Amino acid sequence: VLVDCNNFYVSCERVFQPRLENKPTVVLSNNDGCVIARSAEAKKLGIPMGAPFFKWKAFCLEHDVHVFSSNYELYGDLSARVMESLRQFCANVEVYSIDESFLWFENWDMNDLITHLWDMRNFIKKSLGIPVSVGIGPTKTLAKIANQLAKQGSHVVNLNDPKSQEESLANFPVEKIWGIGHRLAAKLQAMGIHSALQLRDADLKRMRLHFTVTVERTVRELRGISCIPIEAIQPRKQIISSRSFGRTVTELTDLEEAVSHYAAIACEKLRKQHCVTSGIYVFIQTSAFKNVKQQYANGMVFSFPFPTDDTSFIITWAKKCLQHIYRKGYRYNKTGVMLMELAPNTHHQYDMLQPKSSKRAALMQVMDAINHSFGRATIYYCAEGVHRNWKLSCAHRSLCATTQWNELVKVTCF
DNA sequence: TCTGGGGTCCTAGGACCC
DNA sequence: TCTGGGGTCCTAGGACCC
Repeated sequence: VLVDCNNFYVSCERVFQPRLENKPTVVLSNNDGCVIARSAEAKKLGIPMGAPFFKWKAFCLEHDVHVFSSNYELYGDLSARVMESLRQFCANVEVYSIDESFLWFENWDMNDLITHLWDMRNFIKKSLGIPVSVGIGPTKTLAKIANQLAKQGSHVVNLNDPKSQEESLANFPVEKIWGIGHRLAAKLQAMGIHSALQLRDADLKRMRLHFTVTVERTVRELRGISCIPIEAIQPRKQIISSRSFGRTVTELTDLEEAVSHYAAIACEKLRKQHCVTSGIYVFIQTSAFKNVKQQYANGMVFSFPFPTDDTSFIITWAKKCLQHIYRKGYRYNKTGVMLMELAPNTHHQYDMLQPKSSKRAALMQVMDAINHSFGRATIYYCAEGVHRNWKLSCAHRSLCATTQWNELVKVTCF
């Protein structure tokens, strides 16, 4: 079973602002760049997914579209609550993204299961205010398709029955199948395969010859043969922290602050999943949308002599990488840091020449604990900058109503 | 003026080994 | 004249997902 929250970010904003119900509403990406979530009303107005906001600003004003900057603190917290609710209805839950989970049910009577899932859907709507759609199928790919059909209004769709399955797949375009992106879709269409049914019935050997094993798996999944198992949550294999700047940046000192800041964020995530890293990748780039002549993009990898999760150590090396790739005279719009080759911190490989420092580990623990109790960035490294005039813009951010004491919703009784 | 930020998996080809 | 056969590891790039 695939459970997916409807227009998740918009639904999150509506939880604490009921006046947005039935009103066209959109949520923007970081830096207020693109439209990344749209209410049904906004979709109806024709605002496309991923639309650059500056091109649609006037349109939104004209049509009274409510616009929000991303508030990931709120979305993350509500997501955790939705997932917790799902676990009350199913013992085997795989969280697949911030707004969807796969649920595994075995040996259920189908009518009982459908009743159970309706109860679950109603419970989440009533207790959290988030509407979800539910798709049922014998494989993940079919459950995904069922879920998309459920989004059209029926809320819960079952694709286990072979007869209804055939009809649904015949009307389901190949480019909307999970795992078929626009490039594969174009190739498949050129071969005369336009519907999910046609892909299901395509010759396996021919598919394997023209594509890779991933397409072969998708074909088998459409046939009801499970190839993608439900998995427990895996620790990340890499961690990236990067942002576009609120304005173009030219000076090395500003870039150093930003790189230090993103390194610190990445390290926090690293320690949260109890891992150490053996190398970093630092990159800078100018905007690809600007004058072609003045483009510059570069990155640099540095391998540590031993795995670490020490923020100050990693900041030091991130800055050295940056100094190496920085070129004066360019207008940079983005930088970022990637932590690679992650391993569990229990398998720490010590270095004979590197004195083992429990003091540093204790310092990291205290920093994380303080920031966890008193809010993000209560303490931080000076290297991250204080004024941060490079930081991203977010002009329409809503309140963190579930995670910040000073942003709680106020209720007034008349 | 203005266009996001994360992730994963697969394959071909190069470099190297015996 | 004439130069094998079997492996592994790593990386870049391409494809996909949300």
